[in-house]
Amino acid sequence: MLRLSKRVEYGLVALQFLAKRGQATGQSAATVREISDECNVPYDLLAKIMQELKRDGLISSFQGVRGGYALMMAPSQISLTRIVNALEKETSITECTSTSDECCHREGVCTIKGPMHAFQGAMEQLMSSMTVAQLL
Amino acid sequence: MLRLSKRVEYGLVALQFLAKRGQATGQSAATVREISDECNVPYDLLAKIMQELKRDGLISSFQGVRGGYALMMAPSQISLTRIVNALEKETSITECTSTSDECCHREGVCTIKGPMHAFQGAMEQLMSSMTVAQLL
DNA sequence: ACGATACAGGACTGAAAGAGTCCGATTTGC
DNA sequence: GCAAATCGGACTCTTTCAGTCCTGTATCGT
Repeated sequence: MLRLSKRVEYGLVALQFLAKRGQATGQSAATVREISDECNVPYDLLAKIMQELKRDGLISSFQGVRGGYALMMAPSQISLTRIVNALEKETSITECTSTSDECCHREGVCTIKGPMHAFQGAMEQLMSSMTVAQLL
Repeated sequence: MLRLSKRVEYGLVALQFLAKRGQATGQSAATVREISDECNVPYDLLAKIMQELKRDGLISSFQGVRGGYALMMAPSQISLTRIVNALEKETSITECTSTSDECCHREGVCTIKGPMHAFQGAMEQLMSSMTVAQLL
């Protein structure tokens, strides 16, 4: 459907929330519960997303009471490409442009592979130009 | 998954096929069977796709024996946006940017709607710049 | 020490979309 | 009339996605 997954959408909302808090207080830390409540996003799902963002190094976590998550970098440094890569396994626009798969089933006959690679590059460039800073 | 559907992929392949034939012979007409066989694309599915492309005015059809499909415009005039619009119901990158839906469930609280609209516009511009002519 | 709070992470369900198939109807050239 | 082709509905199967549930682990405050 050519749509961003809810995971990415919620990830954007959460990162925006952290960035806003950082703007206001200098400290961007917040708990999943806070973000979930204020942004109206399902708690359990968001918890998973935050874990993945942490694994990718976009945010850091603090365990225990008074714990939470905080940004690891400036909002202007967090691109949409980065978020998508953190939250989605497959990021290629077609099977043909995937690095893991063996192109499409039209192997050797795939006549759109080249142009699709070019398009994929343009898409990635576009997504790289969009950052969390633009959500503030 | 942010991936073009197979429908769009096959549509591109088919339009490319017609365009190539037009380049070679001056006449771009071809049957579904021809395209299906030569491009290694499932016949029944492609048949549906061609019907939709016709409904959208991208190609014309000729019924009966010696029938088939032919391009209705120059390959350089057929953009990816046009193809996607013809073959997919929903084209918005998020729920928030959809015209039909009532934004997302975070109504009134959706903090990313504005920026997402801007991004959607950039995406559409990118897709408009890619045409069938670039597949030749 | 203990309990409340918060992250860590696996397993599971239900709904929706996608890809592909099958079947029948209609049109038309030879 | 027959064969080849577009039309078009209905259907199945698989995969992905969103969301939930449950258990474990860390840590702060009292």
